[in-house]
Amino acid sequence: MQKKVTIKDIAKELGITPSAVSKALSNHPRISNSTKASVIEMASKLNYQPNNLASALRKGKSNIVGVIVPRANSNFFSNVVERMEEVLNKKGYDVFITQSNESFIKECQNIDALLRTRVDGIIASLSIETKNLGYYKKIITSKVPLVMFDRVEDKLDVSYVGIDDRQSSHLVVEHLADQGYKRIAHIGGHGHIGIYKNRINGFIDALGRSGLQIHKELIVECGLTVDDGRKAMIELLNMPERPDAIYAAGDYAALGAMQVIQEYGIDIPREIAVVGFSDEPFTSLVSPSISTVGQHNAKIGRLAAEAFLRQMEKPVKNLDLNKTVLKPELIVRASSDRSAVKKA
Amino acid sequence: MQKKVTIKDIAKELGITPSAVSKALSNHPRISNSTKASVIEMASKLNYQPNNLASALRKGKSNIVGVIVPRANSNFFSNVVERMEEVLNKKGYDVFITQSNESFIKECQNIDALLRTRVDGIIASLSIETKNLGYYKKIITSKVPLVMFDRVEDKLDVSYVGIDDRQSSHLVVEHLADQGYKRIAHIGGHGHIGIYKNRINGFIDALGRSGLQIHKELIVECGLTVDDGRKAMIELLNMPERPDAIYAAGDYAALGAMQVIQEYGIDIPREIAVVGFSDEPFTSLVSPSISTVGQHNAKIGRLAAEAFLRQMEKPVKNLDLNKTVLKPELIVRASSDRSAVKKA
DNA sequence: CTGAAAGCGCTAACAA
DNA sequence: TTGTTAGCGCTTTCAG
Repeated sequence: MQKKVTIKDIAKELGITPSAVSKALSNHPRISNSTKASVIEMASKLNYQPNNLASALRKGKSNIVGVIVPRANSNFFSNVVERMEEVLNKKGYDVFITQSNESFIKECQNIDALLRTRVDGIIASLSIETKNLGYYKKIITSKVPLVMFDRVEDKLDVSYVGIDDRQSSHLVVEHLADQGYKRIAHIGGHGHIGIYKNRINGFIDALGRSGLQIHKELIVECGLTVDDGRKAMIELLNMPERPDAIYAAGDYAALGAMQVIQEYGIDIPREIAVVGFSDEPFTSLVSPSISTVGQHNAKIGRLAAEAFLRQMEKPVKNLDLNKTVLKPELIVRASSDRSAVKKA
Repeated sequence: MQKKVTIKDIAKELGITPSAVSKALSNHPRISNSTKASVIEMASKLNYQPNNLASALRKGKSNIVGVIVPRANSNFFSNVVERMEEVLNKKGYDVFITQSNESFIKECQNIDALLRTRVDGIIASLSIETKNLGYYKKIITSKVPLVMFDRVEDKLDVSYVGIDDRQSSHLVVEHLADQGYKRIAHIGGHGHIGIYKNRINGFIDALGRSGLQIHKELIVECGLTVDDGRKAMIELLNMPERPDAIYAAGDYAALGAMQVIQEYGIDIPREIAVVGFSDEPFTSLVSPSISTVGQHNAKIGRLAAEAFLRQMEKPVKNLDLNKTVLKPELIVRASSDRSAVKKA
């Protein structure tokens, strides 16, 4: 750390007062261009770094937005955050990312850290483990603007940006039914997270709509890792009557399922189809390529950032906490495309 | 934001002074247990959130460590950061991540943001674009502890943690030579980044050691994305004499190369072997699984965090900026294992 | 064991 | 156009 240059130093050096320097640096209109110039010059000469802590403390505004993601290591979250940064940087905000690693405790720690640091807002997506929303209520109580994206709990009264998960399931099931699959299984996420519940419910709806039978035993909830997908798939294959299509609520789980199917010597997509969720890059790279649901990553990032900005501008009173729900996009690839097989 | 509870409020409520509250909260020894208890109780009752800005300003210490990664969306970086957090959280530091998205400008902005926020230290890995190290020099000038990991520039005089990249190349080439491959190509990263230069040089050494011929035209530098890998591979396959093994300095590039090879109907590993770098999860999941070089992700994270902590403890004078270089680990999988093929 | 007072670096009234 | 002053919330001597 050592001795830092402050506006005092540069004021002394120039024979003016700190406040003049402050104004010059923030380009205050009522300060002469000549002093502005000399201040700026001296600042860079002394290698001056403004102290955000002090200015944030004084102004009651840090210009930092905290983002909480379950795992930074995911294409979806990384894309979302990238776009948030783009939007927020333009408005003078710095973005600091924290990851919960899907751990409830870590998530709480992250929230506390961000709150302590007096970030101007928090944009978050729930960890898998999170059932207790006390910490999010704490954010709201602290009057810190909060925007959730992707994973959320219905009970939480906040701005939200995500995709229509029920409709995602509809798209997937319709597609599979069109291809002639009849016994569709769902490897889903834990139902206490809203998006996974919606995917499950949408799945059940959609089966009905498509005139397919609903077999509760073909719905497996898990953590959606590769390994979870494998385990679920083994379970499904060992049933008296095995499914002919798998709809997984995550691409990693879909991949795990696919591996197991291939290990059993079962042909994809002729005998069993596989559809994943999120459009992780590897889905187009593995063999066969995996059909999946796209989530408009960049758009979610932009909208979440804009939702935060809107809350900042609003007078402190009733802010409209609007939920934005985007249309999902089904990306059909080889793993569920029987028509391509027939041609071949 | 709104009115926040401060230690003043809780002091008033309890009929004591702010300083007593401050001491109670920081568990100062010379304060009675009874007041400590009542302070803590009142604090949680009023939903008190300590103001890090104020305390950091006063103490000259923010207890925040800033991490700069090229892309959060990478298994390697995500694992490294996870372990850093583990180590640093235990010591009372919060970790804030910023990503440069491989952009030089973004990286500079990140550094400024972290410096403004008066983080207690910065742990960083260079973006691909970064050639001008002025901003890192600025960190050093500001006396903020700096630790680099993985990607670094030799000229930078800082603590460093990474693996021995030359040796990685040795391991790979030896392995390929053992398997009888003779015409080995290298799809490398840009040579201005130290680690990629070392991999290239190590590759050239190793060819010599193994008594193989060095063909400069078989060394292609690129950005190491899937697409870069594809392009490089197409180039290599269109040469009059094509290589019989590919050593890529990144797993994504290796995957791209593998796709092209398969599209040309060439058998892996019988006709061409492929080896990647980083042990990204998909390498074990695609078919054939890809041999790769493991980098001890967690260990790098831990060591980098510890290097930072050491710098914090040191008296301000000459700190020993030690470079830690770990032994890489070759992970042999199907894509380069001819012996397995013979057995089959 | 607790209180009083000063100050971290900066900004924002209000004066001049 | 610039200077004066007070204070953001907290910690930290130094007194009591």
